[in-house]
Amino acid sequence: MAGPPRKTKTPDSARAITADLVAVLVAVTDGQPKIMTIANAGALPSGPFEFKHRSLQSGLRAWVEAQTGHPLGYVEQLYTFADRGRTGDGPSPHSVSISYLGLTREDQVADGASAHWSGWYDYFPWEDHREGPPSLLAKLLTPRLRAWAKSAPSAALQRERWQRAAITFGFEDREWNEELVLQRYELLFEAALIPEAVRESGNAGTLVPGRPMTADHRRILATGIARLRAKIKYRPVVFELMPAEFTLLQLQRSVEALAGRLVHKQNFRRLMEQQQLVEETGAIAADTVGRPAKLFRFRHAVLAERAVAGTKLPLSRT
Amino acid sequence: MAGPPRKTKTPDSARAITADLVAVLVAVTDGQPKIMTIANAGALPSGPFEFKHRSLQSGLRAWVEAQTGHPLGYVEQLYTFADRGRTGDGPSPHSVSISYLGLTREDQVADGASAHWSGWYDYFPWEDHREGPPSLLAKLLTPRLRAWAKSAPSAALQRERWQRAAITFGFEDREWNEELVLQRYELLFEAALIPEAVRESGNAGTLVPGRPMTADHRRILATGIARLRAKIKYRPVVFELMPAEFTLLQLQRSVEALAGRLVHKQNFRRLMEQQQLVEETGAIAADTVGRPAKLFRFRHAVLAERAVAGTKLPLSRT
DNA sequence: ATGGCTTATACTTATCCTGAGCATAACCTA
DNA sequence: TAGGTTATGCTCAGGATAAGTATAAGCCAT
Repeated sequence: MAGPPRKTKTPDSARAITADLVAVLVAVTDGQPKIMTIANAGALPSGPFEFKHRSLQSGLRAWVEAQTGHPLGYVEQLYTFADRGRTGDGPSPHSVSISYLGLTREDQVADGASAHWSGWYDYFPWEDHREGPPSLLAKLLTPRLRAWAKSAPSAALQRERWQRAAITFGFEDREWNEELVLQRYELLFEAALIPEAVRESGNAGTLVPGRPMTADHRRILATGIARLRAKIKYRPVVFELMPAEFTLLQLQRSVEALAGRLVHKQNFRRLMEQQQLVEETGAIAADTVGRPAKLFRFRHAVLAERAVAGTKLPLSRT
Repeated sequence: MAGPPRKTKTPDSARAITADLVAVLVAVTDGQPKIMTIANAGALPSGPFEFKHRSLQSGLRAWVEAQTGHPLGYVEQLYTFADRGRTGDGPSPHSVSISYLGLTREDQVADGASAHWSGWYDYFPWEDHREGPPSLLAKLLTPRLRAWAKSAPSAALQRERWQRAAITFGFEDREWNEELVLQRYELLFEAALIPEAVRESGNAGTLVPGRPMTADHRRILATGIARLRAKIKYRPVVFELMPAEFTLLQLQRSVEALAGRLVHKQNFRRLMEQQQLVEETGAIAADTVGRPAKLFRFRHAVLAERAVAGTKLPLSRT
């Protein structure tokens, strides 16, 4: 973007680009968060954007529904990235990638194409704190990030690098903040600790575990995970990932799978009740260990009743 | 988007499009929220996207800084819209509009071009509730929305329309939710109560006050306002709109200008203190009515100290 | 200089929300 | 029937919030 605010008269052919849609499709199965992948789990589903549909959103929805054979519950736009020419394409047309987050259920996929579901923690092993901080954090990430910080040219820069690492990864008894998925990925990228970062330079030194993806798909995935982890806290979107009936523990496990950390059982249940997000179906879960649990369903009515907002300002009544 | 997930071999020329950047630039002056406009206050600043810069964001930043002559504090991407061909362009190239939200200060603008600052409530007069619900809500909007609801073909649809209106506009002693800016705009659009909606059909019946904009710029503006109103509640972004030193009341007035409603003075001040977002400069405000207030400055350190997140899950400590 | 106006700032109170833990219930299996 | 497992009810303390009262510190007109 440059030049005067009004449209310039540059011929359209000179500024022609292409647009791709990239989808982060999420499901939770057996307490594990999954994403839909192609290319042998090395890429997110993507395709050229076509102007057949009324909007980008409906275009994505149609495509996903054709793929999975069932209506896509929730879709939201994530981010638009600019790619400065593809690898090996030379100076050919540039492109933008418009990415989306979509929530589905795995069991309804009519897998015809090369699509698979992959666990999202395969790509971000340091993000799963459900059984405490993963050991690779202390064993690998901490020392390597410290080394990276130390390698900065000035003392001030060294401190700044280490502080950023400490904040995003929760070092030095800071709290782990599960929402900082993207910041953590970008820090590791900057520290050249992941394959995508050293792909061109070929400077593969000591890397960090975690499956890579083509282009910047892992960055897009990180964006999607971060968005979803933030969203489940103030919008009832988890239910898009649940079957029609579920127990409160199943619901809790799904939330924990997404957040990557455990929640307090009794308090979680109290929250669900007081927000009236669920209602009993009357049925009882069968074939379980321990005391059988009541089955619940999502109260779709809440979507119509309230416009669920979060006030954090001390608004006055007058 | 259609076809197989892998890239199709459609020649790039066949799917070439153009991309534009559109900016929602916000400032607050004298307690009034302003946006930068061009074309006699009828459009948001926009221009063709060029691939000179590393990212979309840096491209926008460079452009805005050239325009306003001062560094742009905060920038975030808003949304990417697809336009199905321009008005009068016929079947010529399609385009996408990538929109951004940016926060600045008005007084630093080196106005050379045709840019102006316009009050954002000129475009959305129903959004300003600082002096109570604006009278046009009860006088104009309510009856017209009711008429629109009544005009639905079936009784069920009528109920549904009215309920949506009631929720988004806070009718029937529902709470006013200042974050639903976009939903309200889209409802009015759907009800054909605003110029943009009847532009093509020419079916200009009873419209509603509020200055229109070209294309879907007012929709983009609504998106930006909604985003900002939500953001000020959990990220310290108001400070980007403030001078270096300010009184707590000035800060409060800015928040109120954005939120479109009043906040409780004493509680607001307590919030600021306990979150340690500001610190006293030692100086005292001069030339004021009433008791002089202490001057404060934003503690930039907080950005480095914490990663300000909001937990709303009952996380467990173990 | 004084009373009245305006804004700043301190303090109080009741209520609600949250984190955490204890206790009991209901099922299964050995 | 004891012991494991999950479900569910209840309590309790501390902190955050909403709302209001009270006092301080300037200015201005009289």
